[in-house]
Amino acid sequence: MINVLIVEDEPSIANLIQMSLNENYLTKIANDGEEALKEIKQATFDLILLDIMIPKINGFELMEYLKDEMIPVIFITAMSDTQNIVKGLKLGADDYLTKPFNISELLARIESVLRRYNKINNVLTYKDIVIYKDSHIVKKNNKTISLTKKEYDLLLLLFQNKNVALYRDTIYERIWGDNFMGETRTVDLHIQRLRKKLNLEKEIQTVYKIGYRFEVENEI
Amino acid sequence: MINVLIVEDEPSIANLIQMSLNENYLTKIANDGEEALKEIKQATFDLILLDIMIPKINGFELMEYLKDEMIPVIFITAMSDTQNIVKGLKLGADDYLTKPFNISELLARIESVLRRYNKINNVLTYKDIVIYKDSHIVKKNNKTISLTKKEYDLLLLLFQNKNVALYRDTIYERIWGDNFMGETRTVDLHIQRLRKKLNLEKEIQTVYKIGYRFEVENEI
DNA sequence: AAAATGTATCATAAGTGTATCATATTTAAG
DNA sequence: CTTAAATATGATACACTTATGATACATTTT
Repeated sequence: MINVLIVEDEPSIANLIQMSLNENYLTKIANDGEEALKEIKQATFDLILLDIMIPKINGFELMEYLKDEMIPVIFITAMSDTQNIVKGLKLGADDYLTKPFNISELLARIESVLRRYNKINNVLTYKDIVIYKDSHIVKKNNKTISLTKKEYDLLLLLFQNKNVALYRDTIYERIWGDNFMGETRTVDLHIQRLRKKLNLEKEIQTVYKIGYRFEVENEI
Repeated sequence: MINVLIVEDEPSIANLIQMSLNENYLTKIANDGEEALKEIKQATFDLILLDIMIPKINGFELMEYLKDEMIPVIFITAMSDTQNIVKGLKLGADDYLTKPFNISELLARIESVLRRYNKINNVLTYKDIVIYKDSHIVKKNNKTISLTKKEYDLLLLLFQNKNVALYRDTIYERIWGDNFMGETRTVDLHIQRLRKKLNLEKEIQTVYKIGYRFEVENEI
């Protein structure tokens, strides 16, 4: 899931933003700069929505810190405050919003920034299995499962093609790069290993004489 | 954390300043010029608050020394002493305060100078390891660890990409600049050296056939 | 000369694929 | 409609290959 930290001292605005984001993101609110700093040190956020005018540590100071953390920032400032906009962007913010803003604009900006940072679809999920793409980590029931590179690639391919019957040739080509697979049983073997490691005996179905399909309920 | 050295012979003023700064900075008091010199040689300070009129080695003499150390200085002098103000600024001080001054003014000046020097949060941390970016110093358990340039760069890259699996190629490109790494084992070797020097055997994980990942708990 | 960096070598570990046999599915003959 | 042959896939073991760690040493830089 994508984590968004909302740094905003005005509760009504903070809540409004939070409600708007809750459907698609995990959110956390920080009421001032100090709280924000604490949150950032504790957890990793994928994006920070930062009001500039906040108590204790102001938004700009916070951004100085965030530069090193490599966390994308969208900052929020008053409409006419051109100076602050320039300053914010120079400090490394990725985008900005001027108050008052509407929700759809906010959502659009967020999507755009996340896409720029490759954060979208960084995480793939099925039931209790989670793939963290940039970490190359797979967890099942919150426990890391050690997969080899080929296994990982294969799992990713399956997750990205839910309910699609994949030909052995296709799989081989996509993962082994080679565009022709002779009589090897390599693909089968790796499928077996995956099924075993992740308890996907039911989900990874064999399509006789064709290949395999990662079958997922309620998703066709 | 940001280290501030307070050089002031009058205990009441020194303590007042210290108390005002304690919330946001790490502070140390030196009662005269000699003590100050000793402190500066022992530890790295991000800023020095320097009273001009101090015993043993006076403030101006100290500043001559500090010029080479590249440590920002705010000096403190009597209200009307225009001559000294000019002299101090010429000697390379970054700002000055005239006695008596109020605390909020002091804080503002400090912030401003630190910002000018990019000192605000040029510090990256993981557990007991601290990277001071602009001084290129790494400390573990408050003891300076001597790292070579490549090692330092590599550590920084890892710290800036927590939990991300970094391809050897990427690492090589980002640190050696070359955009193609042949069959060298350079990256591996430096990783090993880092692991050893900083006891990061667990944290710096090898991602088989990919590269390495700096894995940090509670953060995915 | 000393420090930093990179290459070479060997040892070990991890990943991958082949071979083999067992079981399941399809096909086609009776 | 049965059933045997043909073929496909699952399971297991193991051999082979490749990647990485460790160490020593050569080269380059300071």
